[in-house]
Amino acid sequence: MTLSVQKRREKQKAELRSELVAAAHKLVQEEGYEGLTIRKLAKRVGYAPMSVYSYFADKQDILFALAEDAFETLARRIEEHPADDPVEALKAVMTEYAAFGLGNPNEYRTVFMTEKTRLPEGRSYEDMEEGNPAMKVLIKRVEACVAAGKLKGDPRAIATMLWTVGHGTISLLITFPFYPFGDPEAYVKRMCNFMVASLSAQDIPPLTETPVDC
Amino acid sequence: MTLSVQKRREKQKAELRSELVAAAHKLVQEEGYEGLTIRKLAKRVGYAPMSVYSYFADKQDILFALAEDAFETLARRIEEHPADDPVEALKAVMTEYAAFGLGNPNEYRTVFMTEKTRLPEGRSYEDMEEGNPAMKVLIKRVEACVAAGKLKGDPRAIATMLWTVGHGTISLLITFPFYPFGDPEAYVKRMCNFMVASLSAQDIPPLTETPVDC
DNA sequence: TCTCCAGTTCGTACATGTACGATACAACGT
DNA sequence: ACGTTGTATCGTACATGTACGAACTGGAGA
Repeated sequence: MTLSVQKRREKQKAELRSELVAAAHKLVQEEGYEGLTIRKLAKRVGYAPMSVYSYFADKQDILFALAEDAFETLARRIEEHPADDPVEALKAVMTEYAAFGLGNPNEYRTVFMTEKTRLPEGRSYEDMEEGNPAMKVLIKRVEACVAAGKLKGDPRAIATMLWTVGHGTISLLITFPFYPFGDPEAYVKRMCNFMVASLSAQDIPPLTETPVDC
Repeated sequence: MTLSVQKRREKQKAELRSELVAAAHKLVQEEGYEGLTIRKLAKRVGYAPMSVYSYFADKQDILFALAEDAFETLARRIEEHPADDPVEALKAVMTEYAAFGLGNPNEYRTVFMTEKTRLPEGRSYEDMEEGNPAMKVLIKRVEACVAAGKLKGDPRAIATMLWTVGHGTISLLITFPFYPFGDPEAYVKRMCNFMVASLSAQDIPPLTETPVDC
């Protein structure tokens, strides 16, 4: 029965942690992203400020938890998206992803633009794909395109390249809203179309293989 | 003679500002990026902490000043780069840029990955190209490629797309060093080659024109 | 039952960015 | 000469993240 006690402990801890995340979420909704402070959060749940640190390593950790929630919602939204043609399904990933990033710049930033990148306990990238469900969907849809003969090459490499461009696009649109990209959505579409068209014209080698020239 | 007095004032102020930047630079070199604090910086130049705020709006402003210095060095390095073939010259911009970003992740982050994007006084993107000299070189070399018939379309649009991909590449490599991109330089080369090859296969419309499909 | 221990809670303290307002001083108009 | 005004400097104070260690608590072994 020692294990069951352990488990109960863990469950209680997990519950309090989610309570904290929920409170943080509400706080952000009410007072904005920078309105979230440890002291306010602690007061919300009736704890002392330092007690929060029993559940999160630091403030960034809380922001990451919030962002992860948001990214899971994104993944769900992507998967719900109608996907008749595999190429359209792939493009839908990128446009949904972009819409999410532009609509949730704070969450996007905490995941992709901070120095403290948190890979939760495990050190491998496997964990990152686990923590970033959108990436899994992306790879799956790339594989569908490869299977349908619309794309050719290593699916992970293709997905990574798409991710790179998608991230570059979103990230610049977020950071330099005044730069004359034209309509943000149009620019996203442009990059999306450009990438799919260009990728379909080549056989993309896996990431481990170095292209020699340049 | 009122003007000359004004000017002397301004010059003195500018001098003190650069002295602060220099001190900040030394501080960062000696104690690392997070070792730079307002109090330490003030002590270095023999001022009270709050006096720093007569020369910089806030701490970010100091970091931006440091980063701008670094980016000017980058632009100089790029322009010094041998450039016989226009396409090679263009690729050199991207690889130098990437090398800079990977070698100076902190400076890169303060310019491209923070929320407080500072456009110094003017509100137009013209100022941004002024402040980011690397972009000017990029556009110039794209124009050379277009003139040589190696690329086709609107130079600014092509440059912006290259910038987008370059930024995405660097930014992901900085944020997720553990992700299996393979060798960072190889991945940079891959994206660089891919983009130049793909762009040369199309006629790129200006940014204001929306592609219809997707 | 008593002791001990691991883990949770939290009081205190410190470094930091920076808002606010006081002070001092230089240039100017009268 | 004298008040006025703008500006550079800075003392103080506050909010914030968080390090440190004390106090508590609930269960395990003696």
